[in-house]
Amino acid sequence: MSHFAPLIQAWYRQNHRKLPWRETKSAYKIWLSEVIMQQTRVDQGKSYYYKFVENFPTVQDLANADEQEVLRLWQGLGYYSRARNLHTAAKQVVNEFNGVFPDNYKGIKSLKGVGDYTASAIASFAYDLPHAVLDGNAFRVLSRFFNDATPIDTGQGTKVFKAYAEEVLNRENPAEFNQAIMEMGAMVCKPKNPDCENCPLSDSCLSLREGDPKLLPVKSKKVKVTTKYFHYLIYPSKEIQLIKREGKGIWQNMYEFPKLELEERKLKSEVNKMVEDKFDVKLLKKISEEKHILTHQHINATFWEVNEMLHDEKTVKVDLETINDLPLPRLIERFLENNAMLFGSDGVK
DNA sequence: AAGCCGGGGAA
DNA sequence: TTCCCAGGCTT
Repeated sequence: MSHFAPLIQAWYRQNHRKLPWRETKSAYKIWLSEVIMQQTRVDQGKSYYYKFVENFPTVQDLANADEQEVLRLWQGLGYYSRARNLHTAAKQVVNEFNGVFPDNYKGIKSLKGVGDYTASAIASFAYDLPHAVLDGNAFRVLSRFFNDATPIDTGQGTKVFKAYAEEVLNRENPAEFNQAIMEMGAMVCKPKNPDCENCPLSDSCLSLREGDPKLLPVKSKKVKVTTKYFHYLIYPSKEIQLIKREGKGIWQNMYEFPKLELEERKLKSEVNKMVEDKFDVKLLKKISEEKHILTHQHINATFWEVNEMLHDEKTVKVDLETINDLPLPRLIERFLENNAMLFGSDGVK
């Protein structure tokens, strides 16, 4: 096992994908890429990396932007707290670090939205500091290599696997080592069908010898999924009424149609009664119904045409042009794509 | 420690 | 369907 690092690094030099953020030593750009890639596949995040580097060439540019502009660029990527925290962190760099991106682990990790993984990644990739990354890939590679069934989503798991990671880390070249363990996990030591025949560690992998790689890593928690029923209210007009989501839940600070949110499915007559009580408008007809599936929420969305504009003072009215400046959940973005005719001149369909 | 937060691709 | 992706914050 003392050959862990040289084996995966030799493999990495021969087999790695060419990715834009691997071509730079800019801590700022590496930070952007790492936050964008949190819980996100490379194919999904790559175009967002290009967009952010293009729109915000420097951390000052990002700090000076409006949060709404940042969220709009993030639209469709999900986990929007990452975008809000990214913006906060840029302002931290400007205000607390004199506009210079911090160059040590502690300073990096003090930035909003930067945890142990991201701080270790930036410290090693940008500054060649010896911090081992522990992401989903590293958890998988290490749990299999050491044949360790400690649940990774517990305090004990974090402790155990961080120790493994630090043990095998190549302190002479932490940057390449960290890239290598993650790339190996993504390309070879895959979740479902690990390609053990082509694995550089197959000779010394304990789970391959004594156990079953496919059974690792172990997770203890189960995802709890809740179902919700959203009833969106739409008055066809070239003035589109939207509301900014505030408070806690999902899509914070993003825009959607005014809506009634219910815990269970209701008949139209019941929905209509509640809508009349709350908004003082009537449901005319159902425009469409969509299922929006998220990791922890199944949203049943019904889009209703109503008989008049809502009187709610918290709504904003925008046309089809300016709506392009507002951050929208994918559910709303998709509805607008399919129903733009509702909001043409005079609301003519 | 447990709960919460998106969206999409792969098997 | 189920799993998981270059995780982190709040409670």
